[in-house]
Amino acid sequence: MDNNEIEKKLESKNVKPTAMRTLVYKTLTDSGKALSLADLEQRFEKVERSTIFRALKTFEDNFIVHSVDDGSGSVKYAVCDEDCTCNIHDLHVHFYCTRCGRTRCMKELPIPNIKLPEGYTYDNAQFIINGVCPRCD
Amino acid sequence: MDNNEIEKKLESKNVKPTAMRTLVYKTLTDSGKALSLADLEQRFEKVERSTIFRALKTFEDNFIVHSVDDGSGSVKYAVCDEDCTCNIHDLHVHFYCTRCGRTRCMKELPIPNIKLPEGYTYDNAQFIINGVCPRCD
DNA sequence: TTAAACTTTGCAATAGTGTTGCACTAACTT
DNA sequence: AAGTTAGTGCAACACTATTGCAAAGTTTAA
Ligand SMILES: [Mn+2]
Ligand SMILES: [Mn+2]
Ligand SMILES: [Zn+2]
Ligand SMILES: [Zn+2]
Repeated sequence: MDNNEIEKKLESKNVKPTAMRTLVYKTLTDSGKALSLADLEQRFEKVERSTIFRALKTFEDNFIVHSVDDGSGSVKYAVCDEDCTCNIHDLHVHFYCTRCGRTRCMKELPIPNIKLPEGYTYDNAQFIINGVCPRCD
Repeated sequence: MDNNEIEKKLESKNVKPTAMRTLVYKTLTDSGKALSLADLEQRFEKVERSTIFRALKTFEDNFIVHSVDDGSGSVKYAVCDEDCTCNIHDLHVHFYCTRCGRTRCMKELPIPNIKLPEGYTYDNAQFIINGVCPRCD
């Protein structure tokens, strides 16, 4: 994805496309998997952890990325679909490969609708499947 | 649950029922919800974090408790059912209340069976629902 | 065009969780 | 009773996440 497209994208979500943000977004979208703060930090030596952290938070607040707690000990971030508002209808299963540590959005697998007992409300959900991915098998 | 029962329980799972372990187990089972290491630590001032930690690991290794990563930042632990071997058939949904922070096993809601794309294996899963519990509503 | 106002970034510090090595003590074995 | 094994407490450490503050950059409005 080229920088121009990315800038448009961020602007369309009311986020000013600074150099850092563009870089973070580009890295996330190009990687094709979910990345942690530490993953991102490694990929560009020079940039401060806190800057990346704040870029991610800004993205998350504006439905540009969503976070996944895959149980690996660090939260990962993945780009949202175009029209995502991070609500129940946008939720999907995430797959965590216990061999390579890759976490992938399974956008083709929406989180199944569960009927909760009386009295519980349902705001959000995480459904993480652990196993071995095709690459590692 | 009285200490005698707990000791029987632990022995039946090949874990020597020390004073600390019995205490940890009792606290977990009496609380009726999932507790974190920090939660447990608080409940008994005197006992070392690492001792509780190791008790929990031992329990987990022996299918006495299972852990839940509810996204709150600390892993929680809950007692397993009698015949649990912590495999796919024992997996159930967990509910995390965003108001009170309580995490509850929903043993009545098994994790739905998902058909993964070709090439993925399925070893384990976590399905966490976030919302508001009846107490807090 | 320049000064004021606001936003973003870098740095340093901090809190919290999880984890381990090591020495001491308790329990079990012979 | 002496030797061996298992459990506990303490201290240290690694790592993630998060924040205050000051410097740098950008935008706005005189
Ligand atoms: Mn995703
Ligand atoms: Mn449970
Ligand atoms: Zn893999
Ligand atoms: Zn609640």
